[in-house]
Amino acid sequence: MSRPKSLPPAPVAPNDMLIGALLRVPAQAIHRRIINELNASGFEDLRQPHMAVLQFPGPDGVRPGMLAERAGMSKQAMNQLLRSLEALGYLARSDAPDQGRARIVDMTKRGRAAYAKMHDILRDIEREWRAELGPKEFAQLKELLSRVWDSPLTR
Amino acid sequence: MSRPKSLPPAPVAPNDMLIGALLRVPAQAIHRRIINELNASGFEDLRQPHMAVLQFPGPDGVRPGMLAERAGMSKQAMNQLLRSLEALGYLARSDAPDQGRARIVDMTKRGRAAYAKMHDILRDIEREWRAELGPKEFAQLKELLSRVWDSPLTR
DNA sequence: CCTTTATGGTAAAGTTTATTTACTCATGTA
DNA sequence: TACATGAGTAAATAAACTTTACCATAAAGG
Repeated sequence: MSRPKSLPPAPVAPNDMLIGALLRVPAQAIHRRIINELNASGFEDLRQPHMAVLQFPGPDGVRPGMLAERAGMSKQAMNQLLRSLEALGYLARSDAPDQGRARIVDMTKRGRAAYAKMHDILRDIEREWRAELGPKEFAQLKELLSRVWDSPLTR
Repeated sequence: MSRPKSLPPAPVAPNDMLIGALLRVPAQAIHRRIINELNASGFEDLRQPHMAVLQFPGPDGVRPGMLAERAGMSKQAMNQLLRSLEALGYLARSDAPDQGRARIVDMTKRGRAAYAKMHDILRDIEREWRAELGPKEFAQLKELLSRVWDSPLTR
């Protein structure tokens, strides 16, 4: 049995729902959709764990250790992801000659194509949300989430 | 090296941020915090995968297959989680004599205590967000997210 | 009544993913 | 020089998930 493409609705009244579930469920739905549509668009070999690397703001020009920190995983785990993505042709690791033993991640053409596709999918999703909520309300939602982002709440 | 307790801020201007990242980052921050505080409150043995079971609206009275579907994983994977949580004393699986071979998950006292603790943590988080955004704006945020939840967007 | 089909559940093996442990290389500094 | 530090990597181990396969109950069809 493989993973489903979508999740069943939770049988609850949304009144008593807390911010955790309210954020988690839509975020997961978006995450799934991105993977599914990437896989259906010529990027069949990308799996969930790879998303920790491709995620906004993307790995281009960033050092492995920083990527690990961003993703909340060990440098070793990130390194395995990077090796995998390198083998699949999405990126390359080159020496960053300026600083010690540091290396740097460069996306390949294919990597940038996948990243652009992700962007397109997210644009589609935003269009749908805007149509559902109304343009003003959707802008408000993004504004409020941006304020959360800027605040120390998310650290 | 073990997982960090918090993530570094992404070096970006939030203007060009898409809804994916705007939802993902706060949701992950909440998720991490819940695990960390649970671990620090006498529930040391709960790990990330277990959260797929404990997540709102909780497993009490639900059948394993339904939990698997909700979590977006195979019945077998869910069953391993349930076995683990059963061994740790958070729940029990009993026969549901009404329907076929169906079983049902019952939370133990300890399980309900963990679930209640999760709820408390989320209440704390909501309080902090309300203080940061303002009560009216926070209510607006939840209202907008509830509308997304109710819509077909998240399925 | 017997066979088939569908549903719900479980177990073991195998694969993937992540952590633990241990090491290299470059740089700074006492 | 000797020592410490930070960044990176690799191999071994452990954890988590999927694949494959199976059992048990109920419903339907002959």
